[in-house]
Amino acid sequence: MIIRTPLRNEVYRAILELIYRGDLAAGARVRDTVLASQLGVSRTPVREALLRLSREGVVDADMGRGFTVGRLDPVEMRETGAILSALECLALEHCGEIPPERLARLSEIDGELARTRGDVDRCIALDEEWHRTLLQDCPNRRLRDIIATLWQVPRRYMRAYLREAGRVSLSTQHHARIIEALRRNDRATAAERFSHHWQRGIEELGAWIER
Amino acid sequence: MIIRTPLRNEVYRAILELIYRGDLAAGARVRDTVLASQLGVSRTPVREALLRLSREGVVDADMGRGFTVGRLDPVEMRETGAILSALECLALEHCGEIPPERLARLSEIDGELARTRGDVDRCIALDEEWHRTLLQDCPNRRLRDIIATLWQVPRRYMRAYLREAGRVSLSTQHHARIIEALRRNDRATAAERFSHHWQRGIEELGAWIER
DNA sequence: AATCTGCATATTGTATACAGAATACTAAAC
DNA sequence: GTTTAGTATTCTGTATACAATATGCAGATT
Repeated sequence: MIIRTPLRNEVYRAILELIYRGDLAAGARVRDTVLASQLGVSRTPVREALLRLSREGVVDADMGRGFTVGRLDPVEMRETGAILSALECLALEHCGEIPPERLARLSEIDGELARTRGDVDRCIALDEEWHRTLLQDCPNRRLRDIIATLWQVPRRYMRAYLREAGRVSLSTQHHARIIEALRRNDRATAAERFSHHWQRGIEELGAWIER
Repeated sequence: MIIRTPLRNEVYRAILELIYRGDLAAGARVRDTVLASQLGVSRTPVREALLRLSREGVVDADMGRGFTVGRLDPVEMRETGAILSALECLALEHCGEIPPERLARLSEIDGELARTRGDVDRCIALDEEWHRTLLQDCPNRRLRDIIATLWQVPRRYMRAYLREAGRVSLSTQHHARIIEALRRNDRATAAERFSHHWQRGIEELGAWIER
């Protein structure tokens, strides 16, 4: 069974990549024509991808003025962070008991994260993989989907933060304590620590953005 | 200051209206060309609206096979309901103290809801307005936006339910008890009752869908 | 009769065209 | 020298065109 995938999806990923790499800086105007020729496709799939990104809060769309990359705004970060925190906690509740091999994998990722210094991209990828792995057993597909979508936002802030501030805390210790609670199947404590972990992260990023 | 609004937004609302009215039944294939000529616009804004609706879970998009109206699926309803419940509770927490005039307005809507029997559309509109009014003071704009988007899903189920089953419970009593707690500024109790209200509603709809 | 094959048609995904609005540019007026 | 009016250009939003794929049907085949 050969699967065909719409161009707009490829373009969507490509644009995100351009934003993460910094080729499209925050606040920069995005001209669909130049993107189209850069990517070797027509304007149509580019605009479809940009429209989706605008719904996801990565890009702003102003009528008659086209698209701009969203600026880094502490308010937006805190708002999205609060939502993601709540939703990931909800997902954790729905997970049921986390199987041991998953917990092992989480520790493994966490260890790798602790060892990885300097490589910002890898750090973020590992941190996200940790979260994804943790919530992998959540049966609520739509919840996982919304969480994945919302992650677009904090990812940009983390990238900027880690790049510029050089900090790579992202607290592997927090992760470890959450895993510890899950090992005892103490869901309430795990959820509480998870929520706390989010709050700390948001606060750290927020304080940095506000200089 | 005259505001221009993109055609895709008008088309978006128009398509939702067609779905709610039943002109586009669940599972029905949606041909962008016929919609375009019906609405008197070109395919482009129609497809943009359909793409958005597919991201919101109202419509399915299969590569090469175009769009179909999403079928009513109890799993999807429960999944979305669980998310909305959590997010609306979160929003309520962020609201701060609800001003008295808002509480008065909530009672007013609730009273009107109790009086309105038979008119399904009006019932749903009032129920939604009740929720919107309750969360109106939530300062997290993005949270309010996500909630509004997610509402697209249960709204369809409620419409089908009220239409077919004739029930118009939607529990104005629950509403009243939530308001009562808010009057005492007992946020914890209000949140708990709110969550309970959601669970009941989801359960009622879910049981009905499963026949 | 039921299933398969090839053709005609319809529909999709993407590309291009076009009209109007926004921006950039030029040059005159103060 | 700065501002401003007018024009040229660019760019956006929407419409249309096009190529490829999916759908439906008539006739052939078992």
